[in-house]
Amino acid sequence: MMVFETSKANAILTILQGCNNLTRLKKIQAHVIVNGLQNHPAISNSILNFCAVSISGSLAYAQHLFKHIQNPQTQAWNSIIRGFAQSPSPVQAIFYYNRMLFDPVSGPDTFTFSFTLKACERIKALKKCEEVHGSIIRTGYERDVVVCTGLVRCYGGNGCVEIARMVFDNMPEKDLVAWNAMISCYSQAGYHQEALRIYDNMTNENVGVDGFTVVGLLSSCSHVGALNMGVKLHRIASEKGLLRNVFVGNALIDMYAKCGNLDGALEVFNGMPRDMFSWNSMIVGFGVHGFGDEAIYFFNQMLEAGVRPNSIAFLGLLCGCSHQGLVEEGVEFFHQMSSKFNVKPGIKHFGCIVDMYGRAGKLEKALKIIGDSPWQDDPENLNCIHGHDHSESTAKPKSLKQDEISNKFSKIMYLCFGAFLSRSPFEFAKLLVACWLFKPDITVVLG
DNA sequence: TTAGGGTTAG
Repeated sequence: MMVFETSKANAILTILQGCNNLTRLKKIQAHVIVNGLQNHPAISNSILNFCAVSISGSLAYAQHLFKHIQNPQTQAWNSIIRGFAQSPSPVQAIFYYNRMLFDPVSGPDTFTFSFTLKACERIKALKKCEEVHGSIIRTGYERDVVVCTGLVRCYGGNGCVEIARMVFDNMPEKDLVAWNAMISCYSQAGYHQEALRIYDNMTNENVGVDGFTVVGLLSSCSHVGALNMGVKLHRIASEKGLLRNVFVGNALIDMYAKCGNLDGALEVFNGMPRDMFSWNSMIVGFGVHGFGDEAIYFFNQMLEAGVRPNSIAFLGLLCGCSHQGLVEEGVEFFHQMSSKFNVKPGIKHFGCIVDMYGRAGKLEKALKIIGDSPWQDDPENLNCIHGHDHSESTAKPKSLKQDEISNKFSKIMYLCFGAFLSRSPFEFAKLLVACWLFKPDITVVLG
């Protein structure tokens, strides 16, 4: 067994705790080597952990250090797994976990499982999650509240809501974080009633409520239009002093806006610190309710506050312009998106403009926008225009020919709808005939 | 002795 000089080791550990950059760390490391402490477990772990986890560290350097550790202990494995789990390439964390399983000396512990599950959650590795779950049961860690919360999140994030619930139900003790994980699992999977029901269970169990609980529940309220519950959560947030929490504030704005209570949204907005989400929620909230002028007002205020607009801000803005009939303004913003703000218009932005022209009775222009869009031949185009984005759907596509036909048919139908809205009987009649004849090239009809 | 959680998209 190696004997280290305790006073020197402690002194170096203290210095390491205060270290905040890689250059300084390398200097300390030289000092460690001079004093023969490079194999001191706490010191080598501390150095490795800093490189792997700290923002000012370096995962590449951590990998280099790890390679030179002769018999890495569990803590060293954990550092490298944790570092990769939170890095842009979480899959590397899984590689290290797999390698660790062949280590005859250092086995996984609660920390290993926790970090590995995080990586599985981030890369949506359901199979690996199930495998890790098996190891958790075999090694007797299935009673650990943090590990189980990781499992709930990982299964939930992979769409296995029922398994997540099973893990949750089998937890011997559930703390507030575990309950919150179950709420957000339901909420993100679209099981909003179940998410709201969890709140009743929490009340019975007396686990309390924090900002995470409120945000998860409010998100579900927004989706199902549960204004009463939203107002109740607003009161709870106020009682708990959570109204200056920007996440809570944003979730409240969104809830009030989605439930149609724009005054409520404005009141929350006026009393909180703001970020990009807050501005976007106001712009989208007013925009979708047809208040184009207000959407433009908040957009300009956002620019004045120095917040850069993203694609969602423009979506709300264009939607507001479309619903209020602000055609010139809408077109101007649509052009400014890329020319002034460097935001590439997506399929939904094109859909807004088509909708705007359609409502204004400018059907040729609407058709031209479809023709000029990068998705003119994309079967998903019309889905977007009708407000359903299936771009991430995993459903099998129909045959191309069938898509092509239904796409063009839908285009005509859509324009028909626009003509109907704009009370242009002639256009409407012309397009109805087109539908009836089912001409594939509708430009002939309109030209 | 190194852990787990949150919001916006017609």
